[in-house]
Amino acid sequence: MPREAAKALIETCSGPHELKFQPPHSFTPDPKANHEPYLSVGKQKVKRGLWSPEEDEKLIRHITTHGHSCWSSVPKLAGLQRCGKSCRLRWINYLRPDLKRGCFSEQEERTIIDVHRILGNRWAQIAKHLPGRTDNEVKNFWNSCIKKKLISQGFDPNTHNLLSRTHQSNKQKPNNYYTSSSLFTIETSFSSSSSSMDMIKASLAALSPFPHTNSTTTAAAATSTAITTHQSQTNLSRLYEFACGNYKNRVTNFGNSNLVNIDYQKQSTSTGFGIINNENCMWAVTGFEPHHEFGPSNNIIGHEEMQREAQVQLQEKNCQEEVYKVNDHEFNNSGLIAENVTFGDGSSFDFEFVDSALMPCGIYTNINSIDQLAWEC
DNA sequence: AAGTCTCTCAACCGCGAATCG
DNA sequence: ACGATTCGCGGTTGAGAGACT
Repeated sequence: MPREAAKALIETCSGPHELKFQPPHSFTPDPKANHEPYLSVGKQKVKRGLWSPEEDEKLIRHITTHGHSCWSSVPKLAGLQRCGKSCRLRWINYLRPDLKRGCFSEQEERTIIDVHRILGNRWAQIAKHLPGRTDNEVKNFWNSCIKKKLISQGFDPNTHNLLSRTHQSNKQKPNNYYTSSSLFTIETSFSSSSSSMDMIKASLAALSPFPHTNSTTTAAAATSTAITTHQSQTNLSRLYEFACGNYKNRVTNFGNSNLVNIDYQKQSTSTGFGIINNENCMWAVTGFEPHHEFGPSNNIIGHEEMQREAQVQLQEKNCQEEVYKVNDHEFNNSGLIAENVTFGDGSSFDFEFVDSALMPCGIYTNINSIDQLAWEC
């Protein structure tokens, strides 16, 4: 394996030692392949196509001893007839010693799906949550495996929503499913002090994209840090840390009553906490757990039913300015639209485009079959 | 056995962002 | 401020292997 070879090489390359590099793979040039293996760029001919072990060796030797301060100069310095771009790609995607090869684990697959639901096709960002994996690898795995798996389960791999009946081509479609894009929406934006941001980050980590079968595990504790995490959130924590960074992001999957629970009351400068959903407005009024309110115990009720109930509730409360208490936190129903929370340093957290990412149900990730989904009424 | 199809994945391409002079 | 260069990313391609007919 090139990676192992690279590791071995690096181990032996602490100085200008004799290179003990073994050709990482059997390379037997196919006379039929690469009919035009060279591309003229200016006066120089640049080789294209698959890399030979000799080229790998040259590149590894060069980078491990000199680094790659400038990729465009690497080919010349390394004695390769390649463009810098090709060298960079080869190193990053194949020769880097810290790469992990082999099949993706279930956990990795889960992480990819979860992060993809939030970030979309940002393969480089997704790969950052998978140590030793490259964006190219993740992208290929998505296109070749996960995508098909989701489709076969009746989910749109782009939106992560359930496909409409007409789009589902086989009998694997779930018995009860929704075509709606989401049950809930949060359109809250925050600006916060760093300590508040820490809480937000930590609270976001408590958001589980997974379906839960035990509803009692979902309510976040209203502690000062206000976090209840919920099964294997390590990666999500990282993800939401990222979400609190420079990118606009999405927060998903509140439909299963996994909560954001942030005790802003501890912040002297806080002015409120807005949770909204543009259709049902249910969290704010039902303690975040709609199926407790409307459905049989431990059952999640259908979307349409929820909507009906929500509309009734909304009508009842429409003209009121009430304050609701949830887990020791107060909400008001005027917060059905975006509500800004302002903290000291003016930093901000952007939930802008959460809507499309909000899943009606945690799906396909930590479940063995579609039957495990708690959609049945 | 041979031809065709499908799938995987390494590599390329083009574009936008960042950096440099 | 601006153009050139470099970098990084996502989409796409195509070779090769295996499955299927």
